[in-house]
Amino acid sequence: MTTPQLTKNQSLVFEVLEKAEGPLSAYTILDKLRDHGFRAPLQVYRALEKLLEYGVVHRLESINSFVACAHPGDNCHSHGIVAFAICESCGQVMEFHDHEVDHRLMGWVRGQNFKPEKTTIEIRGLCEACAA
Amino acid sequence: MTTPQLTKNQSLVFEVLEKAEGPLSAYTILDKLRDHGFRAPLQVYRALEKLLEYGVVHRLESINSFVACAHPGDNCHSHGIVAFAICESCGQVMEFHDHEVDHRLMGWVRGQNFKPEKTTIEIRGLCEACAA
DNA sequence: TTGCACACGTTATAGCATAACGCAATTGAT
DNA sequence: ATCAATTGCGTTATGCTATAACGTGTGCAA
Ligand SMILES: [Zn+2]
Ligand SMILES: [Zn+2]
Ligand SMILES: [Zn+2]
Ligand SMILES: [Zn+2]
Repeated sequence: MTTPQLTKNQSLVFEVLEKAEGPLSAYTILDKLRDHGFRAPLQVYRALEKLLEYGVVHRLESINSFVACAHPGDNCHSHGIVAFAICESCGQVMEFHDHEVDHRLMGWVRGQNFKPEKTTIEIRGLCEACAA
Repeated sequence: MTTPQLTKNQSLVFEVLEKAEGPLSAYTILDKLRDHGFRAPLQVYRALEKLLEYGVVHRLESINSFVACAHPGDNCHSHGIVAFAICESCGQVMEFHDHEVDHRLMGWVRGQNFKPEKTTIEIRGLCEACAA
């Protein structure tokens, strides 16, 4: 999937996520964009929907939040499954790919004739700084 | 973690999950237990909290639902990371463990000096029956 | 011109989860 | 036996997350 020109709202939401230190909830994004005319959650969710589709933003299911892709330029969709390490103390997120993990998981589901669409891997814990 | 005697509410919630075909949301559980005196979400959430702690129930982060552990007798906590394949059509859930996946993920985070606490692996897609 | 696709704005509603209070039963010292 | 601490429970209220439903405007192709 190639990323088309972003609309105004999509650009605003994406910029907020890019500048953020860590993942943000949709409502936090909304608050940060009220000065730019955002008034309702749907404005955020509709932009996020497209940004997710384009692969430039990821959704963190375990914390109901969104984060800009850590691999600008690349398209994460082409890297297989994306995994995240999420610090529960400071909120920092590390994003990585592991083809061996992909291979094992996809091998298992294929053995069950299960047809995978979307895979979530999220590791919550403490980052190096916060664990010290 | 050994599983202590369940309280009344914990037993009721667990029985509902055991009998269910697939994962249930907390509010669905609540509705199924209204005839047994349940009136408020907290009664469900408090029971779930313990059942999750005991490892007899799992939470599916990507669909905000809960499911009874598929390995009664075993304690899933001792099996390392648990992975789920969730059918988006019929709701059926398959639970499995893969030590190689655990090993790769834990290896990666240790390389970052990240201290993992809880890991989520959820594959959404279509089960064999629904994909046909 | 007409029809369609798409982004957008607004209001309302649905769905998920926890805070805060108080009460009762249990347990385990003292 | 008494006291304190813990745990479970019930209730009300609130907060957070997400979508439904309706209407508007714009650009473009048939
Ligand atoms: Zn990415
Ligand atoms: Zn941290
Ligand atoms: Zn299990
Ligand atoms: Zn199915």
